[in-house]
Amino acid sequence: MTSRERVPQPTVKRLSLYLRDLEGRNDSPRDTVSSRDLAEAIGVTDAQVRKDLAVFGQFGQPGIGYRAIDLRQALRKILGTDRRWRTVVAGAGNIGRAVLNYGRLEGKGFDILAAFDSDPQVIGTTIGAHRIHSVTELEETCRTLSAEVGMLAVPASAAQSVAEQLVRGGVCGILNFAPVHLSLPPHIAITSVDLTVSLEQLVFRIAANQGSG
Amino acid sequence: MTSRERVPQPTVKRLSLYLRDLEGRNDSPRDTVSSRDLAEAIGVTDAQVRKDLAVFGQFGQPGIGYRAIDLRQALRKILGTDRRWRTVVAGAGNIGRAVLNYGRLEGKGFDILAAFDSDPQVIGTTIGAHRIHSVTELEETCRTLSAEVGMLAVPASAAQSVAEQLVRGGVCGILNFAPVHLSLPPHIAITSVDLTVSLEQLVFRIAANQGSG
DNA sequence: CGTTGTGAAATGATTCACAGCT
DNA sequence: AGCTGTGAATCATTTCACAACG
Repeated sequence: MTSRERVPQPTVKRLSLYLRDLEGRNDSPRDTVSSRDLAEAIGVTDAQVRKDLAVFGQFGQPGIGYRAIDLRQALRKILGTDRRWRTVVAGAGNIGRAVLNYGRLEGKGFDILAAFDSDPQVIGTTIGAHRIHSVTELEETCRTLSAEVGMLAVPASAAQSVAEQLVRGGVCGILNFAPVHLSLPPHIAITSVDLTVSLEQLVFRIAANQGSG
Repeated sequence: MTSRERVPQPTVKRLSLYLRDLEGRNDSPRDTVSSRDLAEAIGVTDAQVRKDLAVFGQFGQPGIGYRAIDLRQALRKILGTDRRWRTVVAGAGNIGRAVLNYGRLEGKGFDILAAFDSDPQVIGTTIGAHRIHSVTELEETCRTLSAEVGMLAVPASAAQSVAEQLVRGGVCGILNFAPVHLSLPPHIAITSVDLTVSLEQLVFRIAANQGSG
C-alpha cells in the first residue's frame, strides 16, 4: 500500500464516507460503482473521488468503474477497519453512556473491553452489557488488556489527566469528546468531537446563507 | 461585520475553539490574551490565529494583544451564539437521549423546544425535562414553534425523510447525527457528525503513526 | 462510448516576515 | 521590547481536461 505519510486529511474523511455508502449497498460479486455514483452519494465531484482513490493505487477499470466488493474491502484495509481494535471507554456520563449503548461499534471492529467512571454511584453498574470500573484502575487495566484505543468522555476538567492515564496505560489513539485541547506526545493520535463546535459551525452557516440571500 | 461569504471553513472551526478557550477563562475586564496564547491553547501557530481573526476586522492592539472580554463577545457574535436558537430534536434513541440530557446547550444559546420519536414506548415519556412527542406531529409543531435548528438523531433509514419534514417545518439548519448524506435544498445548512467516521479517522492516524514511527 | 488515472492549471489555506503601533 | 495586521511566498487541495483503456 502507498505510504500513508502524504495523504491529505480531507481525503481520509471522504474515504470513510465512500465506505459508509458502500457498506449500505448489498451488491452481488459483479456489481460495479463509478466515481460518479460515489460522488453523488456523498456530494463531491467525480474527479475528487478518483483522486482520492488514486492515492492508494489503481482500483478501477476504465470503461467499467470499481468492483463494489473489492473497493469496499480495499477501503476497509486502508482505513483500518479490516481488523479489530482493543478499545476502552473513560467516562460513563451522557456521552459515555451513548457510546456504550451504541452497539454498532463491535460490527465496525471496535471491541469495548472495559469502561470506567469516577462516580461511586455508577461504578459497578452495567451499561449496554459493559460493567463500569473505577477510574483508579484505568491505567493498570488498559495495560493488562493491551488496549489500543481510548474513548474519552469525561468532563473537561478531568480530560487532560485521564488522557495521560490512557497514554500511560498504553493506548495509541484517543477519540476525545471532552471540550478541551489535549496536550499529548506526538505519537499519540487524537481525533476530537465537540457538539458545541459542530453547532457553532451550523449556525454560522445558517447566518451566512441568510446574509447572502 | 465583514461579509460572511469568503470565510475559509477551517477558520470557522478554529474560531469555535478560540471561543471555547476564552469561555473557560475567568478574566477581569482588563485581561488581555495574545495570539500566541490562543495558538498554544488550541494547537496552531500564532500567525494562524491573527489571520483567522483578521477576516472579521481588527480586534487587537499592537504590543498588547486582544482584550479577552471583548474578543469573547466578538466571537460569540460572529459565530451566532450571542442570540438564542429555537431548536428541536428528532429521535430519542441513543444519541437523541444524550443530547436531551446534555444540559449545556441552553447555556450556549440553544433552546430545545420539542423532541420527537416514532417509538410508541418512548412517546409521552420525559427525557432531560423534555417531553417526547410523536414524529407525526413534527412538521406542524416545528412551524407552530418557529423552529430554526433541527438536531437529527434518527436511524439512517429514516434520516432523509425526517430531514425533509424538518425542512417543511421551516428549520434552516440541521445537525445531522445519522450516518447518511442528506440531499436538501441549498439554502438549508447542514453539519454532520458521525461517530464511525471519527473513529476511522483516528485509527487511520494510529496506523500512519506506527508506519512512520 | 463510458470510465479511469493523471499531469497541468486553478484555487484555497497556511506560513513567513516585517512594517507599524503601543 | 512586544504584539498586531498583512502582503508575499509557500504549501496543499481541488478542478480541469484528456490520453489510454475495456
